[in-house]
Amino acid sequence: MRIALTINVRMILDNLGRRGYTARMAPKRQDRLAKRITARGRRLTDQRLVVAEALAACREAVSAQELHGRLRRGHPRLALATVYRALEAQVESGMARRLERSGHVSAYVACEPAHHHHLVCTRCQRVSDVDEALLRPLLRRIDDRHGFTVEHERLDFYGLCASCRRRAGDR
Amino acid sequence: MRIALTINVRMILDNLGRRGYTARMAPKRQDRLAKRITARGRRLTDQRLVVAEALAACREAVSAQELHGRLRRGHPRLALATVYRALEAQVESGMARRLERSGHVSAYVACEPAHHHHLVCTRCQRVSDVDEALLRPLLRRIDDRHGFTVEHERLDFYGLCASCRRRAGDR
DNA sequence: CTTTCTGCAAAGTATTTGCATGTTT
DNA sequence: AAACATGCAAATACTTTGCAGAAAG
Repeated sequence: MRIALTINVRMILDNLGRRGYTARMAPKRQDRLAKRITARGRRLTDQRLVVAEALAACREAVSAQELHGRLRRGHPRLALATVYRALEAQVESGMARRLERSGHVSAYVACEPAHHHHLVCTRCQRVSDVDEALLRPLLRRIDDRHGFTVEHERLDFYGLCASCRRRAGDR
Repeated sequence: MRIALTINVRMILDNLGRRGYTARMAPKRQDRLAKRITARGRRLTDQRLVVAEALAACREAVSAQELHGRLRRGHPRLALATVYRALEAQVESGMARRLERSGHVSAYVACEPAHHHHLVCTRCQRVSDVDEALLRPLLRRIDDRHGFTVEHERLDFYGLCASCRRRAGDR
């Protein structure tokens, strides 16, 4: 960032906006993103915000390469390596999750803080979150049945989302 | 296979044993593996059997590279590409599953035919299967709550297995 | 005999890293 | 000013493929 010597997050964000650095997101949401980026002592940079915004804007999972491809148009100097690093940082701070994909490529999806499990529509490719409350009973049953204490889990469900199902004549 | 012109699975398997091609597995189990390998019209080869045995023998997830590393000692001519192809074939016939791993490497674990979800111990790295019956209620709740019809899912639970938990002083 | 598989080597991709330089705190 | 992040290019994986010869059905 060249112009501002920065005073606070809001100022930075305003600057990004003025300089054409993606600022399509509602300011409030942008603030929230920025806070989450900086949460673990990480620094707020143009690049990280842009990547985080772009990922959050995606309804489906994307790979680092795809994201870079989409962003390079608006941000020709954004390096692929930076996208990788930014996504990895997001995963570490719980803002995103990594999914496996067919061709051995990993893909990322943005997470809501408490939502870490996904419903992936095999028709429209859209990803939505599973209501976490539904899982609690399962975790308890796993403990009862297997004596296994779940610390974290990775759940991805693939199938027909509500709207595709409707469109498909309710199956 | 050079010696036998092949008459039946059992003969082939015996040959493998005689020629030093890994045959540590109980014959019955080997038969079962062989049947699953050939299930979809695929052919039974030394390599596929060796890879399948090795994977089945692993209590934890391994990558294609690791497996190749372990096997090359006993089978110096086994090509890495063959291991990849063999594992992929196993995944396709439902004998194995692919898991994601930290370093963007995919790892594989052997599956029991009907068990496709895993409990991965974060301490001893051992993998066991989740009792599928526990999942049914969850799938129903997902449909109720989200209108999403699950076709298939990928569930990996990470945490403390029963024996590590015991050893760790019952948590 | 036909079809499928293997090994090898050669691509192709994907991902990570070193380092000089630029930015955020 | 100190700590950290970026870009670039180079180095590393990791995975897939083409092809000729070998093996299975």
